[in-house]
Amino acid sequence: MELIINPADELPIYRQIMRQITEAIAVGRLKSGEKLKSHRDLSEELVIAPLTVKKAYDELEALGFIETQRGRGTFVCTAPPRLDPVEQRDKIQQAARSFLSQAYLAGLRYTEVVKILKDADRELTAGAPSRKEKETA
Amino acid sequence: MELIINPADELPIYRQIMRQITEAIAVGRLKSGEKLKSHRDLSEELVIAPLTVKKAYDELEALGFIETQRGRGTFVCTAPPRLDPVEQRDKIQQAARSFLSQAYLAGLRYTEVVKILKDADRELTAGAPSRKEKETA
Amino acid sequence: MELIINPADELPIYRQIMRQITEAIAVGRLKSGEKLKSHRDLSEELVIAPLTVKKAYDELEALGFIETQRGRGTFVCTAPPRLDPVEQRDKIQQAARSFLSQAYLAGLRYTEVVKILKDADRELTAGAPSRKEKETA
Amino acid sequence: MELIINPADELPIYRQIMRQITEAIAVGRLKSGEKLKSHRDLSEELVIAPLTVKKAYDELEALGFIETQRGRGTFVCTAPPRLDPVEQRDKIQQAARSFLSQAYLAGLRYTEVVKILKDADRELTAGAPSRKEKETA
DNA sequence: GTGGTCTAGACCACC
DNA sequence: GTGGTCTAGACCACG
Repeated sequence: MELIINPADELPIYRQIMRQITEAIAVGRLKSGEKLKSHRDLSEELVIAPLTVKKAYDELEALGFIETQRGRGTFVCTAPPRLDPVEQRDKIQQAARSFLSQAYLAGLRYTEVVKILKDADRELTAGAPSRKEKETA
Repeated sequence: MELIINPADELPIYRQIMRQITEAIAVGRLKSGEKLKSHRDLSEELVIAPLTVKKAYDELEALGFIETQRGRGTFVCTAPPRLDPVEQRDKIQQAARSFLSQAYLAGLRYTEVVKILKDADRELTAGAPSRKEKETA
Repeated sequence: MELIINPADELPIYRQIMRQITEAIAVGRLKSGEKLKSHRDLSEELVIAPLTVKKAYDELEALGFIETQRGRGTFVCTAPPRLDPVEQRDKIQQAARSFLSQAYLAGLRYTEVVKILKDADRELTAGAPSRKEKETA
Repeated sequence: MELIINPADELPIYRQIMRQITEAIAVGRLKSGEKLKSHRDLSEELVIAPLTVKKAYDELEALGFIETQRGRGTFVCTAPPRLDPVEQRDKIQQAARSFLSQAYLAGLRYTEVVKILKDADRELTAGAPSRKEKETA
């Protein structure tokens, strides 16, 4: 699990960490129960302050993605968190609009966008355990 | 050109303005050469400080989306900014991966994501020149 | 005497006009006693407000570059204005620093800058009546 | 890095700051990666509003000269912005013509202009890495 | 009326 | 301590 952080990015560093970990979980690159690096090791590896990594872990734990076991380490939760479905839906729709607009600004047409999305799906799912269909609940 | 701002949103107000304007340009709802509201008028309309709107306009100008003519107003640029096509493509692909991951985290399947994207396209394209008729629902 | 104005330029339009006229005088492209276009004609030609051209002419007259003769028109003065030599010198030196810095930022070296300056001199002086050496006074 | 601002100058304060910083970068007095003063400290030092300094920093960042890292500070970029070389050349040549015209208006001759340019170079290069020794006079 | 600049504060998030 | 955002004014220059 390699992370890439960019100190100049407008997204805070702890958010960059959170995003990459949740994406890895979403896609199956990080599996349920898998152990994460300690926040101290990770901070050394990324050359950032330990508190910054800890903040990311704390927030991820508060959101239900990971859990810490005193003395043993930090692990990916078995049960992925379920947020408010309505709110969730709104955020996804907004993300879709943003993504589309960005693509349109680049001069792409709708069919091309779909193609890119399909490629991204293939790339993300590659190497990951074949996802099981989940209820949209 | 109606804007909606949400002071509670984590996205800064001036960014919300920028996003909506660039999306409107991307989609053709704002046409080349079209005049924007003065930053004072818009600030009154949105009930926010004039400087906040001005900051949005300033950044959009720095990015090449709009241009101002002292004493006359602010206008949509005729030549939208063009980045390096390769770099452009990379950013879009990265955005696609982020979008997909977010959707998967919410428990959606690929086919559902495509459906959401199609809806977003319809919504964005509504009101734009070459639009397909649909109820604004 | 063709003028080029750019409404999007950060330099005010009336200043753009002033600059081009004074440069033309400096270089001999506009000769002493020569008649300028009326401010109304020029404003039509440039597609700008007559008041804007008039402001440029007024300022140029106040500075001593041109003079208007009621009912006859506007003419280039025979005696070029002499500003405070010290202040003048300071401004030139500041302009030299700015020009040099700009060139250095572009990656040029000093000798290349001098070469460009020589070319510019040739280009400016070409077609103009050979300038007579003036006392620096 | 000492800055001098003149509130009476027609050039806005934030532009004066920008000019001096870009000149320092151009000439090597500010090196890649070097940390700038915080905009608050600098504003105190210059006895101006913090927002004024911040505006200068923001514009310099938009132009690619410096970059900020939240919580850490503002730094000179390692890769200075590179424009289209041809376009670049055009701008420099135009600047050369402007500079020359201004000097000629002041009654200077070409050889005098070159002398002033040489002095400006010495002054700019003073304090920079590969400088030639001279009295700061 | 339009944008351009500046002030003197304030609160928040990040490291 | 650092930058990020926002406010509510003010004065000026331009067209």
